[in-house]
Amino acid sequence: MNNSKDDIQTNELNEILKVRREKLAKLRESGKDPFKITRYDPTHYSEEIIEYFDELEGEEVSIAGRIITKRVMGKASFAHVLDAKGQIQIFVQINKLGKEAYEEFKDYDIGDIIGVKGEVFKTNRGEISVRASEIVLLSKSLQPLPEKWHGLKDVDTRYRQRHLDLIVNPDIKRTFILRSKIISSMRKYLDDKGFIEVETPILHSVAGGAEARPFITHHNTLDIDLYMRIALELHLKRVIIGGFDKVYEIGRVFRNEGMSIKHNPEFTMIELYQAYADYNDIMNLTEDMIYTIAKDVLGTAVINYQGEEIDLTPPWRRLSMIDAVKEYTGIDFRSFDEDSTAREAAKNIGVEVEENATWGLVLNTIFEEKVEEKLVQPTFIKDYPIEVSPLAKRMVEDDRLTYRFELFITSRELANAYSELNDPIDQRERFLEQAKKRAQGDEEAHMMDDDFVNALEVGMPPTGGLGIGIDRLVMLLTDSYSIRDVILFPTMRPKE
RNA sequence: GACCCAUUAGCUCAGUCGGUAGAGCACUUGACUUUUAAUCAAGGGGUCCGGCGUUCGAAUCGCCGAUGGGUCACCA
Repeated sequence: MNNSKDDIQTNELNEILKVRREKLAKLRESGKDPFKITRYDPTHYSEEIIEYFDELEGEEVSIAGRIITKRVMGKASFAHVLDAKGQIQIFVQINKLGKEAYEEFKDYDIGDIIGVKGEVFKTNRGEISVRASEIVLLSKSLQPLPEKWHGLKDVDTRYRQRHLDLIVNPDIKRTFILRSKIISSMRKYLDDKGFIEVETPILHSVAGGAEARPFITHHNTLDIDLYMRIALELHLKRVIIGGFDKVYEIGRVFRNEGMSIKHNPEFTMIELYQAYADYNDIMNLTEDMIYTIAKDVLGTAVINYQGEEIDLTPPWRRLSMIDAVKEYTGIDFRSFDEDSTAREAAKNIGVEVEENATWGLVLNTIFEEKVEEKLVQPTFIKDYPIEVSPLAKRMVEDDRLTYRFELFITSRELANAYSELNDPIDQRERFLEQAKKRAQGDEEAHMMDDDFVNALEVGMPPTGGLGIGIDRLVMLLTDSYSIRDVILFPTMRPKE
């Protein structure tokens, strides 16, 4: 139909693209349009043929995959075919395949998808191969693949055209296979413990559950702006109020903030809530779950992250924020309770804080600047100041602090959890406090959420909650340097 | 958002002091029936990221911009 248009385009293409389009046109003319084929029946994956060679030697098999190398030597040829599980060599001979089919094969390109039927054997050089008796072209590749030897290195192309990355860089594929296994192992762990997986809205009229700037979108029929969720928290607690006592959700959240090797604007979190449990129970669950996943997926709890050995075997160190600051800076926040004294202490060790920073804010700032980077092995830091924890329950022992912990591994925050604040009057006051900060220009301060406070008034049992950044967990367990290496299609600015 | 670095053939990369653009792989043609980054012979292929400027002359020097990466800031 669009012949004239195709011709114009063809003229502008470079030689490689032109040649492949001409080959496709030739195939179509001779009634062998590969794009008309709808299915193929492979009997084996490459991996199985290699693993079970002893049983399969001499047997006829069929495989399907992409041609990734090709060596034509007159009347015989070798090629490697890449399928989902690996690659295997095929041996193609003119007298086995017939002259016509052999000539067609010689025209196939690296990148084409073929189905190959043939007998399993080992070459003189000892490589397990399939001797082709029949080859079907299942799809024509119109673009050249990146080079086989050096692969695809350009990170821009790797992220924008991840399909190419997956084809030519096998290690990347492994990361995404592990990612899938990690998430399914997590689901299994929680399901076995009686948790129910639920789904809550992504479009929120109030973006709550975290301190972050949201993305804003618009619903046409309702004619209202909506926020993309920044956390799962508030709806999940409403599910707990509704009477489910163990729930979790694994899902995408969106934060309109900076990007880095640790941050992508959309990322995946798991949050779970367990009624009648406190943050100590959640610590136990967290270390047991991550340990179990590591053993399940990697077969070991001692892992290597960027050259550093990390031991995930429980129990993990548990340290209050006050004790952590004392250990790494010598400052004992228990010995004073004046805001001014705290600010003075910060100044003495070169940590800058706001003029009116409170005792708790100073404690948190010193922790972030002086302690976090030291927490390489798994460490729970607990008892966070109330100012930075608007949804956590106040400690009975010290009302400046909350029953909250964060998990640090390789100096990175991996999880955040607390005994959930279930006092609706306190919650409303804290939201009002946050609203005040918001009015003063703090775009990350929490919004007032009347629906949530109203639900709390109905009565929420004492509950422990946990959030884990799945991408960061995957980074840790796959030894990935950047979050972009564990997200198939990281957010990129469009080209041009 | 600030600073630093990168961008040359489809891919991976050279390119000296500013003097008409190079290699390997990939591609095309030919030879070759057990290759292993197959080999041999011949050939084609460029918006040197874009624009402006300096210069007799710019891939190379300067300025502006684009995209990416890194560091910092903010956050998980």
